[in-house]
Amino acid sequence: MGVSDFDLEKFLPYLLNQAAEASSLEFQQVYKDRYGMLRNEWRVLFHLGMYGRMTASAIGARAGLHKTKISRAVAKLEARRFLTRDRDGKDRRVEHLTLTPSGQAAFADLRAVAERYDAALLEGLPPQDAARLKALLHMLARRRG
Amino acid sequence: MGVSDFDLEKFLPYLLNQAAEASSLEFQQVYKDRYGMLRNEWRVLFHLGMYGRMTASAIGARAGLHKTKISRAVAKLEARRFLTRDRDGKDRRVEHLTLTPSGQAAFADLRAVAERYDAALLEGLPPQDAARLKALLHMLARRRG
DNA sequence: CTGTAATAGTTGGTTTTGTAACTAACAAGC
DNA sequence: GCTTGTTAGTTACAAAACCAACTATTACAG
Repeated sequence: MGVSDFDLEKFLPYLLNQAAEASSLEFQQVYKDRYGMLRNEWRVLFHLGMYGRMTASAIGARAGLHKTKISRAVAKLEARRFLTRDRDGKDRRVEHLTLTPSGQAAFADLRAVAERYDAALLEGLPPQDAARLKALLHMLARRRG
Repeated sequence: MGVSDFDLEKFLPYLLNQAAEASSLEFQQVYKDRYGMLRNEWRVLFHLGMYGRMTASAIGARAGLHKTKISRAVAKLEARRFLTRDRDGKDRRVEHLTLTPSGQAAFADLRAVAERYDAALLEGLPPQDAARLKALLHMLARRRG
């Protein structure tokens, strides 16, 4: 074909950005309004709530977050008494992070909201399609290069 | 089920963000390195290249960008002589934006890259699946409330 | 040991973004 | 024609992101 029918709206990175932004908005409002959290704080909270005691680097590796983001998110969560740190005995550079009871409560609350929200986003979509969509997104997310 | 198998990696907004970030990275590098552009500048450039002479608000409405973002992107693109503005004769609040020849050249270059990049991202995926994916993302992007 | 490199995490300074207030121009009611 | 409201676009200030340099600790080579 001589003329391309390429359009920004068909460009995958653009579509992904638009979809990500739109679908994050509402949920973002919840953790922001209810707990004054930022996205990275919510992510750190989630990881600790989900997988228990972890180090900052472990969270970073799993979530694909840079260590400065983790560092600042942890500081905020600590100030809000949602987590505590303790130094590793063997390697004193490392600190282990654990949610406090109120951190766990916040996590439980937000996770429930997230779960319902996720279902609402996919409402009306056949379960197979939803699974396929998530698998494709997972593939795109893992891609490097 | 008593225990939920909910996981951050299955949470649609998270997945979308990860996929969007991963898939934007490489292309972002191109317009950044080659033309020193930011994402919003690329978007404005794209709209003008694709649809010709437009006003800032028209771009904002189509791209879902806030007017301050447009304003700043336009200022940058103008400074780089990628576009020119001219006031509307009838309504002197409005300004029409047009790409200069070098703006058009940058657009042509970047569009070609984007097109190839998009194809590479979807490589190996049956065309039907790719179309379905894009349609779903479009739906999620349009969703409000 | 000692010097060099690597890793965990923090901090500082610059960009970018977000939000809200602002100017300028038009529109409509009276 | 004035007042009030609306729209186009800009600007100012605060919040957040980004990147690079930093401290402290461990690892490892000679």
